[in-house]
Amino acid sequence: MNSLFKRLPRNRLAATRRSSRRLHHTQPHPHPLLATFSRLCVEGPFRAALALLPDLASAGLRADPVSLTRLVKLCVRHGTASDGRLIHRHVADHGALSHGGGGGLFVSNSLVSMYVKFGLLDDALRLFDGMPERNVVTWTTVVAALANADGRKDEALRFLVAMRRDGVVPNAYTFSSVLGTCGTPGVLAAMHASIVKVGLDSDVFVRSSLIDAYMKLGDLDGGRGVFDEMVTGDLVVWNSIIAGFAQSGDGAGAIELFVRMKDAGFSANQGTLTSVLRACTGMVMLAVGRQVHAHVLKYEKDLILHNALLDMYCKCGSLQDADALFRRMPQRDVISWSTMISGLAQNGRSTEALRVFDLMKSAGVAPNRITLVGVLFACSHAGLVEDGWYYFKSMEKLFGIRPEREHHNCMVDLLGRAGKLNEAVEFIHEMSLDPDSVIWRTLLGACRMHKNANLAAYAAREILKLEPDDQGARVLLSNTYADLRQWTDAEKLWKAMRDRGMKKEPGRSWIEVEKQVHVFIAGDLSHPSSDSIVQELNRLIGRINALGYVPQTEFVLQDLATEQKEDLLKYHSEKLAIAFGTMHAMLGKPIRIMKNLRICGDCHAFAKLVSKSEGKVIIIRDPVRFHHFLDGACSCGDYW
DNA sequence: GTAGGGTTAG
Repeated sequence: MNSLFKRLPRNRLAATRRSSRRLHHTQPHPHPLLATFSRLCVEGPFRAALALLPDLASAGLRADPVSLTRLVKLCVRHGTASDGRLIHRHVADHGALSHGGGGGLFVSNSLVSMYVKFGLLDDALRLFDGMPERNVVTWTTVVAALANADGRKDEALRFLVAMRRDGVVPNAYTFSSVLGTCGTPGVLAAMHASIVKVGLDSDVFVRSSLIDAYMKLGDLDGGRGVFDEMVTGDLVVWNSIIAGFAQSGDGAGAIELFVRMKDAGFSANQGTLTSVLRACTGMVMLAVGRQVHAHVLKYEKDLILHNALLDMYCKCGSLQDADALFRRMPQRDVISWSTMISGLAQNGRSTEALRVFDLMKSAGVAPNRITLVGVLFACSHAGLVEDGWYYFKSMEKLFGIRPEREHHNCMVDLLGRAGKLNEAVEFIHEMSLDPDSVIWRTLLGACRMHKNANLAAYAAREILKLEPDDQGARVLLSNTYADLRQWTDAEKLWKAMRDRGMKKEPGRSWIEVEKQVHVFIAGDLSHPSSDSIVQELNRLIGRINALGYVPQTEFVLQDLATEQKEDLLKYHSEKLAIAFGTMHAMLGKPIRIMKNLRICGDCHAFAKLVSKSEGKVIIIRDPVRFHHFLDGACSCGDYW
C-alpha cells in the first residue's frame, strides 16, 4: 500500500474528530473511527475506506454489516479481486461473518456476489460451502452464477434441487436466472409447473425468461402461450417474444408482433430493433429494414444493433447500403468486419471480400474462426483454389486459429466446386477430424454439380450411415442420376423415399412488395392475382424467346414428356416471383427475391435474360449465396 | 446482498 492511501484517510479522520467533539454533548455517537468508516463506505473514495480496515482491526473495533456490505459493493465498482480478498479476510478474522440478527449472512452474501462479479466462481462456491446459514439470496446468487457460466448448467439445476431440499423457496430472481438452463421440454415443463404453484407466473422477469426458454427449445407455441396470458407486460417481455420469433426463422410473425407492440403503446429500444432487423434479414424485407434504419440513428454507439443493420443490408443484397454504413460506422469490431467479408463473398464479390480482409488486418482487428469461414467461402465461390489453400494452411500460424470442422468443410467445397473431386475425397480421408454428415453433403453437392454419380453414391452412403433418415442425401443423389438420365437409378431412390413417407420440400420464393411479403410455391397458382401473374410470365417468356431462350428441360428431374417438363419448369417458384416482381417493379429499383432451395439452371438463365429484356436488376438469394442479374449476366459468373 | 430480451457462417 503506498503512502497516498494512508495520508488521505488520516486527514479525513482529523476532520471527523473535530466535528465529533462539537457534537459530543448533544447526542451519543459511535467510535469516531467507525463513524468515519461508515461515511466513507457511503461516499467513497473506495481506497480511503479500504485503508481504514487495518486501523479498525488494531483498535479492536467491529464495523457494522451495512457498511461492510457497502464497502464490498464499492470494491466491485472500483477495486480489484485482490482488494475483495482482503476485505473477505478482514471480515472473517474479526467476526463480522457471525454478526447476529442476519448481519453476518448479509455480509457473506455480498462477498459471494462479489466473487461472482469478479468471475471467481470457485471462490464464491468455497465461501458458500463454509457458510453456517444460507437464505434465498445466497442460493440464488450461486444458482445464477452457475447458470451463466459456460458448461455448468447442470450444476445450476442440481443446486436448485439442493436448495429446495434445504427448505428454501425459490423466488422470482431464482427462476428468472435458472430458466435458461432447461435443456429439455420435460425439465422446462416441470419448472413451469412449480412456477405456477408458487404463484410467480405473473412476474414480468419470470415471464420473459419463460418465453425465452420455450423459444430456445424451438417451442414457438409454448412461448406464444405464455405471452398471450400476459396481463401486465413490459418492453422486455415484448422483446423476448419478438426475438424468439425472429431467431426461429418466423420473420413475418416477428414483424407482426412488432406492429402489435407499437399499437400497445410501447416504443422500441435497441433490443427490439435488433430482433426486428434480424426478421427483415431472414425475409429480405429491405423496405421495412430501411425504415428501421431511421430508428437506429438514435443509437449510434450500439455496435450490436449496427452489426445487425449491416447484416440486413448484406443479406438483402444491397451492398451499396452495406458499404456506406460500414464506412460510416464509428466503431467496427470483428463481427462488423466478418459480416462485411461474408456479405461481399455471398454476393459474388470475392475479390473485394479478400481486400476487406486485408484492410481488417491492417486496422489491427484480429480475425476469428468465423472471419476465416468467410474468407474461405470467398475463395471457394470464386474458384480461387490457390488462395483458399494458402489461407487454410497458414491460418493457425498467422492468426492462431486452428482449422475446425467448418473450415475443413469450406475446403471440401473449394475443391469440389472447382471440379477437383478426387482431391476433395482425398482431403476428407486425410483430415484429422472424423468426417461428419455436413462434410459428406458438401462433397455430394459438388458431385451433383459435376455430374459424378459414382462418387455421389459413395458420399450419400456415408451420410446415410450417420443419418439413416436423411432425405437431402437421397434427393441430391437421385437428382444426380436424373441429370445423367439414369432414370432407373433415380426412380429406385424416389420409390424408396415414397415408401418411407418422405416428401421433397417444395420450392418456395418470397418477394416484398409494398412492405408485404408474398410467397410463391412451385406449381401453385393459388395467389389471388395468379391470372395476371401467368399472363405476365407469358409476356416475359415471349420477350426472352426473342433473345434465344429455350426452356432447359434437363433441369426437370423426372422422366416426363417434354411438354410436361416445360410446364413444371415454367411454374418454378422463382419464376412466379420474378413475374410478380416485374408487375410491381418500381422504377430503378431492383427486384429482390429469396428462395428456400438452390436456384435451378433454367431459372438462372431465365433471370439473366429477363434482366436484359426488362432492363431490371434482379437479385435472388438462395440458402447459400446471392445472384445479382444485370443486363443478361449474373454476379456468380454462372458458378454456384 | 439475488433476476429477464439483441449481432457474424453453414
